[in-house]
Amino acid sequence: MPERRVRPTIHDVARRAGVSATTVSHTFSGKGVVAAATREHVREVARELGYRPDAVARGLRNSRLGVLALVLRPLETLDSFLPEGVDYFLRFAGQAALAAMQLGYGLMLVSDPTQESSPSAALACDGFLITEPVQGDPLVRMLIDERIPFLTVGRDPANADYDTWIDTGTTQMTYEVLRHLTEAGASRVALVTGTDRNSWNIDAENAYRAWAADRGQEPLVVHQPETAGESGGSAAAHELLRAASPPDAVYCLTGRHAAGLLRAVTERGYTVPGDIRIVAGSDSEHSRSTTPPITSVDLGPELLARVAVTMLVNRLESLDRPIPPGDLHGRLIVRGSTA
Amino acid sequence: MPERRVRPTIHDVARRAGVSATTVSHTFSGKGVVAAATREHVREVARELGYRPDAVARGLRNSRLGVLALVLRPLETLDSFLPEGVDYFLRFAGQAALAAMQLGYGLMLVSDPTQESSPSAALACDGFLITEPVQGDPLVRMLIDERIPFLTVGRDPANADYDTWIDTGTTQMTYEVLRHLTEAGASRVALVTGTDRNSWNIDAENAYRAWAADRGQEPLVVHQPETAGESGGSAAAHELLRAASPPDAVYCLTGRHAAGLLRAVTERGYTVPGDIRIVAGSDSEHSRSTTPPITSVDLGPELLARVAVTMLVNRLESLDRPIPPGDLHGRLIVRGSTA
DNA sequence: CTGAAAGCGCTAACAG
DNA sequence: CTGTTAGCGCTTTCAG
Repeated sequence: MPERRVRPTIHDVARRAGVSATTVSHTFSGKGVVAAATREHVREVARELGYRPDAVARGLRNSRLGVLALVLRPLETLDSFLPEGVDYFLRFAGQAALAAMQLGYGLMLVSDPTQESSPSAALACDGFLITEPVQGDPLVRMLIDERIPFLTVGRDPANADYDTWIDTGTTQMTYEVLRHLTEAGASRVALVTGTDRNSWNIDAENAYRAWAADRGQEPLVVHQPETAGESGGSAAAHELLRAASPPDAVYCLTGRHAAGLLRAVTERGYTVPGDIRIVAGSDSEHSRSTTPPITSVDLGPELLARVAVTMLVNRLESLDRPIPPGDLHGRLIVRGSTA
Repeated sequence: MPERRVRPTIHDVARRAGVSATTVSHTFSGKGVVAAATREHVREVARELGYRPDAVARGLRNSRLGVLALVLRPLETLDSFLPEGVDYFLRFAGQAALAAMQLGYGLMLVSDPTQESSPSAALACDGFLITEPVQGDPLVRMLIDERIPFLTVGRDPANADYDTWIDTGTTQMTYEVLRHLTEAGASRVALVTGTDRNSWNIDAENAYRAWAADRGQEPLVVHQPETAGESGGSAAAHELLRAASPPDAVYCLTGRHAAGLLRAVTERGYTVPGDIRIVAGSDSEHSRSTTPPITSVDLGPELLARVAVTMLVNRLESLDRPIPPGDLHGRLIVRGSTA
C-alpha cells in the first residue's frame, strides 16, 4: 500500500506562522479569542500548507466525530444480496445522507454495533438513527445506558424508557387501508404480517384486530418471515384460501409478500381485484410492476429521513432548527389490485 | 445534553487483569506476542467490563478508521430534495454499505471533501469510492496527491494518472441501444445527454458520433443539464422536432429527460413508439411508470457497488478477496416505448 | 513473553 | 490576547 503523504499538523502551521499551536487551534475551532490580524495570518499560512484539522485527533479530545450512524434494522435480517422490494430503506438512507451533509455531518451506514463483528468506528459516532427497532432492541438499551443520543423511527415496542422516537402512524394507516378495502367491496379482510417484532408489525396487527372485533368478525392473520419474500406471500395465500371462511381481501404489510400472494391466487384461478383485493403496506418496485399493479402505502421515507436527521442533530447541538414540515403518516396509492 | 458514561479504557482492563496496558493492546490488536493463558484472561476481564477498543483513538495512531467514504458525484448537482429518477445512486449506496459491513467496514456517504464545508471526518476515511467523477475531478486529484486509496466507477475523463477505476461499459451499451433502435425500425436516431463532464456523458456521445459517422449520418445531439429533469427533456423535444431532419428515435441518457421528452412529443401529437422511439440510459421509477413505459438500460448498480467495495478493500488490505462475478455492463430492458 | 515510556494531532485549562 | 502544560485512548519501540 502506498504510504500516505504526511499531512501538515497544527504544529507545522504554528511554526511557520510564528505562533503557538494553541492559537492555531483557536483560530480553527473558533473557541478561544484570537486577534483578527493573527487569525488572518494563520489562515493564510494554513492555506499555503494545505492544512486541514484532523477529524480523528479532534474526535479523540471532544468525542465528536461529526458522524451520524444509521442502523437499518430490517436490512439485517435480509439476505446479503439486497432483494428488490426494499425501496423504502434505500430511499430513507439516501435522503438521510443528504440531510446530514447539509447540516455538516457525515452519515454512516452500520450494522448493529452491539455485535462484536461490527466495525468499531460505529461506536464512535455522535448519534444514532435506528429504523424500526425490534422489541427489546439491544442497541436501544445500549444507547440509553451509554447516554449516546439517538432517535428511532418507529418505537421499540417493549421499551418505555425513552421518548426519542418518531411515530410513523401505522395504526392510523392500517385503519385507512381497511376502510379503503371495505369501500372497494371487501367484506372479509385478512392480514399478512412479517415476523420481526417491531412496532410496524405489532401496531398494524393490533389495529387490525381491534377493527375486526369492532365489526364482530373473526380476525384472520398470517405471519410470514420478511425474508421469505414472494414465496412467503405464496405460502400465506395457500393458508388463507384453506381457511374456514376465506378472505376476499388481503392486506400484506410487505411488498414482496403481496407480490407473491398475488401470483399464487392468480395461479389458482382467482381474479384480482374481482375475487380478491390486495393491498401492500410498503410501496416498492415489486408492487408496481405486477399485473395488476398493487395498491400500496407509500410511507414517505424521504420526509421521514429528513425529519429524523434534523431532530437528532438538534438534540446533538441543543439547537432548534426548524423541522421539515409535512405529513409523516404516508399515503395510499390506489392501483389495479383494488380498483 | 446528557454526559456520556465513561467507557472503560485499556487501562481499566489492564489494572483489573493485573497486566500492563501494552499486553491488553496486544491481545486485541493481535500484533505482539501474548501467552495464550494471559490472552484468555484479558479477554475475559474485558468482557466483564464491557470494554471495546476505541476506534477513534486507534485511528489516531495508525490512521485507519475502518470507514470507507462514498461520494455520489451526480447527487451533488441535484436539488436537495432528492427527486425521483435517481434510483441508481440509492441502489448503489445501499448495496455498497452492505458489502462494506460484510468486510468489516463502515460506509460513510459524504459530499466532496475538497469543499471546506464538508464534514472533516470525511478526510479521515481509509478509502474513497467515487461514482462518475467529473472531468479533471478535484477530489481525484487530491486523493492521488495525498496517496489516499480510492476507486472510481467510471473514469475521470481528463486524468490519465490513475488506473483504479471500473469500466461501466458505456461505449458498448451505447452501441447496443443504437442497434436495438435500428432493429425497432428507427432510421434517424438522436441523442440527449446531460451536461456533467463525466465519462458516462462523454463516452456515450463519442460512441454515438462514431456510429453516426459510420452510417454517413449527420449526428443530432442535444445537451440538457441533469438538474433540468423532465422540463429538460421537454426542451430537448422541442429542439429536436425543429431540426432540419427530425429524429424517429431518441436515446436520452437520463430517465427524467426521457420521461419529459415522452410527454412533450406525445402532447404534440406524435405516437410512441410509432412515430418516435425512446430509450432511457438509466432505469428508474420515471421510466417505468410512464405510458408507454420506457425501454431503459439497467446499469446494475448493485453488482457494481459490490465489486467496487471489494476491490477497494482488497487494495486497502493488500488482500485478494474474490471479486463478485457477473457482467458489469448493464442490460437493456425493452418496454413499450420501442416495442 | 511482558512492561515502561514516548508519543499520534489536537484541545482544555490556566498563566502570563 | 497568547503560550505553556497536560493529557484524550491507544500503539509502538525497546528493554527487561
